Amino acid sequence: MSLPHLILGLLHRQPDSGYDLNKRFERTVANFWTTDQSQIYRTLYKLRDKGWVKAETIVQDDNPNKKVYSITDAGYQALIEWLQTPLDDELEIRSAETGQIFFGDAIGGDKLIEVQQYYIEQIQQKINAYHAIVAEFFGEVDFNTQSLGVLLSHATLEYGIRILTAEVEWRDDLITRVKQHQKHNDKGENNT
Amino acid sequence: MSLPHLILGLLHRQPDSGYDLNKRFERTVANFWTTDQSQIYRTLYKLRDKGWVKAETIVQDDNPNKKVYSITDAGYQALIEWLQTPLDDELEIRSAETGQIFFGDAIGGDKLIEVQQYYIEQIQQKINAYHAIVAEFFGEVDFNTQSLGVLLSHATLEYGIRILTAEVEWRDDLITRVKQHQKHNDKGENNT
DNA sequence: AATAGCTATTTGCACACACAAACATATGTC
DNA sequence: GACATATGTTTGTGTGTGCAAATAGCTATT
Repeated sequence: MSLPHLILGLLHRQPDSGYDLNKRFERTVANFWTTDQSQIYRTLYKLRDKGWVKAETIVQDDNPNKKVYSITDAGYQALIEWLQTPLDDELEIRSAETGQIFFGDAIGGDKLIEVQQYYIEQIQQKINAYHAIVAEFFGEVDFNTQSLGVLLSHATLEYGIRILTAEVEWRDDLITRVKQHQKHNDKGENNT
Repeated sequence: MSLPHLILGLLHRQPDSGYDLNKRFERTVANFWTTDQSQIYRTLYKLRDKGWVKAETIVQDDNPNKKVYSITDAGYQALIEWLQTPLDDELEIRSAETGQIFFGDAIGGDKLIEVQQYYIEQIQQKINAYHAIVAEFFGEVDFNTQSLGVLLSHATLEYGIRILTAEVEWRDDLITRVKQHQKHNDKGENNT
């Protein structure tokens, strides 16, 4: 349950309505956390009940009225508390995809390689997308002249690139090893 | 919802009772997927309802009776189908820990480094644990003379090591960058 | 016979979450 | 007036899931 604190993080930077918060979430946090609009709203209610955010209704002429949420002192305390607390569950690897490999002998090497090549392509696209974002927003930046926040935003993108690159490399190696295994064991017979 | 297929994978290798399946799961699949005993049982019921596994009651003298589940033809089809289907959701990164960095400027560089160093220690321990398993089970193995399954079991452990190593390296770099950022911007003042 | 411990299965419960849909207000267009 | 579209909020609902506990049979120890 990290969503409450991720929302606090956004509201700490800037108050927002649920609607705008959702859009801001999609542009930033969505790079490392998934949610949907209904969860944003429901979490805002919880945060309000806890006294971590407060809402103010803004009357608008050109659009429907909205409730703008902003972080409270208690909310800020909760945020920095969370930021300083290691998340135990984050150390768990939860990857069904690994299971496809673990049990992959059931479909044989050729099929396995096929699936893995598809994954490699997909992951590579994600890496490229991250690279594009980095180039667009941080291309010419000298981080020493920027705030810590800018450096950290860049670092989280780098994180994605690093992890995904490691995934691709591992899969490449895996394919190589499976092929070598096949070469060694095939004396002409064909596996379906 | 990958648990059903992971259980199918285990039952494909060998029929088992829920109790023994759970223990086997903990020794193997738990390296990349978490669950608990109650989920194992509940999933077995679902699989039985779908006709993917069948149960046989075994009467025991020295222990309580048990129901041994084995995979059916339909279950086997479902398994190999799953193994050949790329999992879209697996491409999503879901890491609250990244959020702690993304919003980390709220606590300042020193605190951030502290938390990251803790993570590095924890991750390093996990890496060591994986290395120990690899050494114990695959230390002297020539994979060319082994089945594909053995190669793949080893590969999944390697996967964990690779990803976790990338995480450590990235965190090391991050700490270096934050320190450099501090050195550049500190003209003697102290941040709390 | 009381207790503890292992084998073995089942149920209760609360929570996070995803997906969808409903509802409401304003603008613009045909 | 009808319709689509953007802004904005709320609710319904099923499902996966984790944690805990209840139930039960068998063995072993004191």
